[in-house]
Amino acid sequence: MSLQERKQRERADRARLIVATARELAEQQGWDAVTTRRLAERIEYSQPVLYSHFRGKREIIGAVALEGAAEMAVALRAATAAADGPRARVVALARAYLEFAERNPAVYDAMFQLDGGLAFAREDTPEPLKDAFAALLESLGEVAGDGVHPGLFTETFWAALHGLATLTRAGRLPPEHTGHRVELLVDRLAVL
Amino acid sequence: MSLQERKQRERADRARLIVATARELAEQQGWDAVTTRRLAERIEYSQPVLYSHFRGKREIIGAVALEGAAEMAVALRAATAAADGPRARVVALARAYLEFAERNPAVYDAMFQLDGGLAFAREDTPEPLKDAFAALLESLGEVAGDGVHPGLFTETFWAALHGLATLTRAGRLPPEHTGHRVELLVDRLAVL
DNA sequence: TCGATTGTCTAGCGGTGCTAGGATCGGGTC
DNA sequence: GACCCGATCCTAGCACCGCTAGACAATCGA
Repeated sequence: MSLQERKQRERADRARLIVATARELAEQQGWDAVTTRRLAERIEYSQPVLYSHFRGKREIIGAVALEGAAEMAVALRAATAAADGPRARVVALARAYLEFAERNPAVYDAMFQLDGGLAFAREDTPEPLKDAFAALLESLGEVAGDGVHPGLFTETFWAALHGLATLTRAGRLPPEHTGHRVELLVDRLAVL
Repeated sequence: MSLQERKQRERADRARLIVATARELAEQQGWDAVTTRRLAERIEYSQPVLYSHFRGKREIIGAVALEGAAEMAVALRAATAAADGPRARVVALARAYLEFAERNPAVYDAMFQLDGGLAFAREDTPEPLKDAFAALLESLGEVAGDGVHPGLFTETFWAALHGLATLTRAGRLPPEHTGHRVELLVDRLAVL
């Protein structure tokens, strides 16, 4: 059995290598540069090997998205844990979210801009995605205000952050006053 | 001279035909289906003709985006003009924005998601884009609140709407409670 | 009527995601 | 030790992409 286990382990290692390489390449040169040929060359296997692990490029993007969601959840919880009081927590959350988007643009795209074939906001949504939303909900639920559903408030706040993140990075919004926009968002949306 | 004028007019007509066809095809089957081959076939010319009008596919996307921006500005002003009072105006504006995004998803993508080679938030930004932002500013500036720069407030509000529009359409947000989210956004962000 | 200019097309380049089918290599069995 | 069989991997190729060089035809001015 040990032989089969070793082979399984090696296969899993190679799957992780593919995902890590795709992510690295995407962060370095953008997702357009992540072609199956280049990816295969970087992992030093031929193209068809990719398809023995993933159905296609979309599924590789999805795998990067899941990895990113798990990391984002950790980053958000770390940021809010270090903050005292509801307002400080929400500010820290918003800043951490935008910082994650800025520092990991390719991963952020995989999560929220590209088609990774993942289900969102449903029962069969993958756990890491649910958990990332839960991390938002933990800090935002407490400032939703009376009579406002915490989930709905979280969705709205998240959408606002997402809009800031994407429009800024796409050059649609000048980056200078991001801090002011975030403060405006927190002070107006959150009930403290 | 009349002959040259006729030729120029015919060229301009064909340019418009290309843009209109690209838009139509994108709305019908998505931007992925808008290939230069299919586009050329639909306008009943060969591919190189496209390149005598536009530098490439990106520039065609940009042309669709400009057309869309002009229409959006009209739609937003029409919606706000029919509303009485600041709150009703902002609600009407937000609804009109989201409705435009929902009814013209391909055009919306050309404007804000895809790369159309256009400059945003700069001096050399094309007039239709500036004007669409101005249409937002006209209704949002009056509810920015004391001490808050109208432009910055408009940017923030716009980002929130953009987040709602894109996340909802990409299936990241369930479409059921869009109305509630919009009201939450208006009631919290706008100073009435 | 002839040459030049303009307009358009055919054909092709290097790239893409993806896959069929053959080669190779290893372990298990006689 | 020889053989077979299954797993693993690669070569080669499909249809498509954006884009362009160069041939060809039509039209204009002289």
